[in-house]
Amino acid sequence: METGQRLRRAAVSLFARHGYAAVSMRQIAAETGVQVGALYNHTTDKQSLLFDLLSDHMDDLMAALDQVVLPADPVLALEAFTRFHLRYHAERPDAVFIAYMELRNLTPENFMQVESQRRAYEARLEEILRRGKAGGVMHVADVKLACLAIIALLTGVTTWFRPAGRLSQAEVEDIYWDMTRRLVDA
Amino acid sequence: METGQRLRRAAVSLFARHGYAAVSMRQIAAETGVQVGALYNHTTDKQSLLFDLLSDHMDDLMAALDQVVLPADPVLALEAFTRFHLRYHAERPDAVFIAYMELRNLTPENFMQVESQRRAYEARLEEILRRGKAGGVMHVADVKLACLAIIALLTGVTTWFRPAGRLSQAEVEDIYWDMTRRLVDA
DNA sequence: ACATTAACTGAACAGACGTTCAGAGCAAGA
DNA sequence: TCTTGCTCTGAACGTCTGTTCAGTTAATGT
Repeated sequence: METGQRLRRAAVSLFARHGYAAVSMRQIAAETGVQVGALYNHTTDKQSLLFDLLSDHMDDLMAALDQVVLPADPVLALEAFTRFHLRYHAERPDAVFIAYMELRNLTPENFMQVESQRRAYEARLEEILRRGKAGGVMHVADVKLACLAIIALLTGVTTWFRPAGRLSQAEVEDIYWDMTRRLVDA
Repeated sequence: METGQRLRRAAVSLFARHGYAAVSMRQIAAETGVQVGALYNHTTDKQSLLFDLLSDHMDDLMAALDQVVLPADPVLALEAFTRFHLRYHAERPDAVFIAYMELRNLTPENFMQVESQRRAYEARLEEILRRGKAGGVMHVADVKLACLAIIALLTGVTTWFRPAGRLSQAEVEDIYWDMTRRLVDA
């Protein structure tokens, strides 16, 4: 595998486990199987390495969501969104973890960029909730709050879910969709 | 104010803003209004400073919950728990933030201790859900998952809530209790 | 008035940090 | 065969890290 890719993989894994600030470029180099200096052929510095990981993650997430056809019916659209979110996040727990934990280690400009990508993603969910409320098929006291609540609810899964655990991914998905549905049931 | 207390306050504030690993003892000293060496009159080292903050936070949280009289009726008990959780966490956003974010920076033994304190707290919620399910007054597909979902839902509030924001604390509390109730409505 | 104690300063320690760079190694193109 | 262009190593840079400690300061108890 090419060094640039190994570098990113190593960084994602180490950042997720110990945090951006706690991981040194030397550790990343060791995990990549290369000397420190060589890393700088593939990234300009540590900060932009983090930024690229987060920004690319948000791009990928958004692109993947765009591939999902959301039904016109708001409740069905919410189900599609919920299942997509759970599935996508379950497949890359490390990247997700970093994307939510390491925002504060970005420089202000980099933070603003990633933050706006995150808001664009949440806007998709908000739109579904808004339509569900307007159509009277959902009970949503406050669209913004419901959106944040659902995101927090769903994303929390990544902190404890293990494929070898008590419940399979499909079971978790079903139970979480059930809870999400109830949250906004008319 | 006594130095030991100023030290803890400074550490909580700085750890919440930048993360444990990103904050140096010199920064903490500056914020405390003292030279670096003086910190070591009040803590043995950086790691136990973090551990004490987290462990004491969990102790305080548990002690505060113990003061709340939880009604016998599971739904009323859930409401009491929900409102308590939201209120307690809204009052100390920094400490809460650290307690959830800096767990991975604890040594294994310290982590296990804090983790068990956290589980003890969650066990209170689980017990309420179990009783609600057994009594048929709640719909709970999986007690453990519902517990984790509710905790994630409620704790997520601290990441965005600002007293000067669009909604007052009481309004947020009401809306979140409404969503929590719906989540487990029979 | 003196002794004791605790808290603080300021400097020092060894090691780790992010980053740079001269030179080695090697593959591709002329 | 020689040159060009990457990618790598290995060492070095200045700075910052957590922690220690001799010595100053000030308050307390006798």
